[in-house]
Amino acid sequence: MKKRTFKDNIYSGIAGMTKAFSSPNRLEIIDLLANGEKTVEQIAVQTAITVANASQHLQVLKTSRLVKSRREGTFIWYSLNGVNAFAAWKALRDLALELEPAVQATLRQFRQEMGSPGSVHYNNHPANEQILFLDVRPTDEFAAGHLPDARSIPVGELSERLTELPRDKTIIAYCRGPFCTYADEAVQLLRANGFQALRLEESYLDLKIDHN
Amino acid sequence: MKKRTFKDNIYSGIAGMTKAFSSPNRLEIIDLLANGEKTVEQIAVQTAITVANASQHLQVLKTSRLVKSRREGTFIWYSLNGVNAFAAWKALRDLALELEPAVQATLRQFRQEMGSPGSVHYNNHPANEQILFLDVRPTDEFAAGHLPDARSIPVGELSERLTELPRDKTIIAYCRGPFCTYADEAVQLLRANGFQALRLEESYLDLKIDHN
DNA sequence: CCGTAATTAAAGTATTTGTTTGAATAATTG
DNA sequence: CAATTATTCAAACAAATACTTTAATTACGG
Repeated sequence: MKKRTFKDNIYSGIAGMTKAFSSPNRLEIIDLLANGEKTVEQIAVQTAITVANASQHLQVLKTSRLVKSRREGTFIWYSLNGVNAFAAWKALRDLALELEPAVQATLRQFRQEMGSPGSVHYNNHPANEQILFLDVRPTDEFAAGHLPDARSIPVGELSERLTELPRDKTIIAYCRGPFCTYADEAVQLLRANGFQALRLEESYLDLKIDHN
Repeated sequence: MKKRTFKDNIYSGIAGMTKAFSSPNRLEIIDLLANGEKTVEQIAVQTAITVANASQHLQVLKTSRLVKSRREGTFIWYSLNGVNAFAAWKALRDLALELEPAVQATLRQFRQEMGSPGSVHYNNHPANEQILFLDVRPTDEFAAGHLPDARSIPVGELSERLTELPRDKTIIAYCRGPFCTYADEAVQLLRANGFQALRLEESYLDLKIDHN
């Protein structure tokens, strides 16, 4: 094999895999699946596309091996194929957050419109008994992995379950990642009800991959 | 801003940046620039494309902020724009090496045809005085950063400079990364001349990014 | 003003991409 | 086995891009 052929083959192969990452809908699906397996319809609902379209995108992701699937009855459950797939998504995400002004601006503006709740990074949160980590993702995602000592209340149930939460602690809510709005909604609701609440910048997955 | 608008904007923004990564030629340019700044003509020669074509790809990379440039006289020197750009490339590269059989097979086959020199990972190299790390990249890339205690002999000069190398040590050659052939060529040459020689799997950049 | 380095506009060619529609498949249930 | 549910798939459509080359142009230095 010639040196040039070798390089052409290698870089073409990687570029082929990279193409699976370069569609907005597919990125949203990857971001979603990182938090736990989902059926096609769940994916379609969450990303606001049709089931058929979601299925098409999932075939692309499956062909490039970024996701895998298993059948259970009439359902097919999709999930990310390994931690490296999440690592690549995270690298691209963080790169865009660093270098792409449009992405930065959109995030800043949205947070501001949500009332700019204020946020903490995990690495410098006050490590005492005055705080409570609240996981506001669906319970199955919590079950698939969560922060140590976090409590689980899905954002949809939060308004009816406020009595479960302590009023003498600062509640630090987290969800799927920087583009998930659940934590913002939770903090907004908690503050409206007199709680001390903040958003955690990192998701469980971000922390897991950093501190491996 | 509606939740859906927010997500659409965010994922579109990231996908836009990701598209810069999804061309074989651009990936090769990124891989090259990671090791140090280069002029347009150097890039064109190394990647075996025309200067005009290289320039076109560089504009794409510059627009998406993956590379930056500075002028020096009539030359324009391009380089990667920050360590996160390299981190994203590395993540995509490692993902393909893990999941894409075509990439794995091409690499395996090429190494085999080069005489399958044998290789070591940095993390389990014998840490004693019986080894010598040899950086076979161009001197300017060595100057931009290299392994501690590594010696620099560009692969093109190696055959004339064999007398500089000790015969009582195992020589561990490294270059730009897994798809760079310089180290393979160096090991081949060294072995043909009776030296003990191995290829280091990691590049300087891989080790630099891992260990902090 | 000439030479070198690089960019750019334009043109051409080819390919691809995302989505929808409607039919088909696959497993479960009654 | 028929009906139901979840999903896939083939086909088609409509845009949109992507890559490369050519030739003219800009930018700088001497």
